[in-house]
Amino acid sequence: MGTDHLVLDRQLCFAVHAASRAFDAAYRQVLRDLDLGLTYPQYLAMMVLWERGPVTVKELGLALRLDSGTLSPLLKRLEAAGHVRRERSAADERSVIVRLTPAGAALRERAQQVPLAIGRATGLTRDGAMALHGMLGELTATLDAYVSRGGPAEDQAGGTGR
Amino acid sequence: MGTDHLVLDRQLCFAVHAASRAFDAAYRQVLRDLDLGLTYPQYLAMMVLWERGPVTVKELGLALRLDSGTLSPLLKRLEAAGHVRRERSAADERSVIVRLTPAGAALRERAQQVPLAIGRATGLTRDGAMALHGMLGELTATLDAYVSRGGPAEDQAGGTGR
DNA sequence: AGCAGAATGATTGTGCACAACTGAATTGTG
DNA sequence: CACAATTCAGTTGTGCACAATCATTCTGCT
Repeated sequence: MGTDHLVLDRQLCFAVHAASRAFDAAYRQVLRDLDLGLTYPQYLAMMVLWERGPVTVKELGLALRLDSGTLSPLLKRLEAAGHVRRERSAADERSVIVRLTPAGAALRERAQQVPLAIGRATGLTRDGAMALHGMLGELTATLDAYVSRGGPAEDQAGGTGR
Repeated sequence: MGTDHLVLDRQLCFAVHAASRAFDAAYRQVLRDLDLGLTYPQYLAMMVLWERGPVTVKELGLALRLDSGTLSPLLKRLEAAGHVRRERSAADERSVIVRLTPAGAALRERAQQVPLAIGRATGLTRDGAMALHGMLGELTATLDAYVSRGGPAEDQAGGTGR
């Protein structure tokens, strides 16, 4: 029966949604306890900066899968908090380069404790985390393909999609 | 080195975050194609109403793990769209009962196609979906426990937590 | 050189989500 | 019965996320 599918579906979409919000809440808690003054998405952005050094907004958006409408205000808040500076690239005036301030770079040390705390909060083993990560990565890629295709696969139409 | 943990962690938290947004995008796409006039969270709320019938805001919040600050405006939009009605309970004037309008109930039929489309978009088998659902459910429960405890487990302190 | 088109980031508008607080109604306790 | 504590929904403020649109800058083409 179709009803059966409907219930299973609710459970699956809902499980991802709920897990994401539970993760957000856990990060909020940990970030608050460590008093880093960062929200979860801000922490993600800072992590890219810690790992890669200065990046453009475009690169940051690609890394985090976020567009400028989300990143612009987020980066302004990080700048207002003194964690980053933003400046137009001299080479290409369209680009804005985001770089850590000394204060922002210094934050990295305290942030080292975040992964450990989160690891405990998840209760997952390293293998469990990797298995879950793998499944989620595949799922995300498949869903992204569906969306960028604009709908179901229609057999093998052209190949170009879009 | 700790750096190793940091990278793994980024991948895990990020994978959940990205999967959730990819799921959202897929639902947006499907709901738009079917022209249901619902957002993804609104669809979740409607699904509870289709399955359970009239519920209070409180019950809806428990089912969806959302608080009144999220549900109140969401339900107002559903009411403005003609999908639900809201009325104070006669038995307990504090409670608001949410019930489907005939139009909202009628929407269920077209919504039957949503799970099928999403099922195709995920590319998961029934077993794969169930396995993922199981892992996410456990993860969510563990994270929730961590947050409601207010921090790490501190060995076995009292038992009351909080 | 000059112009059409693309790339980049910002802005605006809508909606979701949570924290903190408010106000009304109910329940518990003395 | 009276009063404190609790429950429930709503409101306000902050922040994330995406769609659509815009201005500026760069690039390709003639």
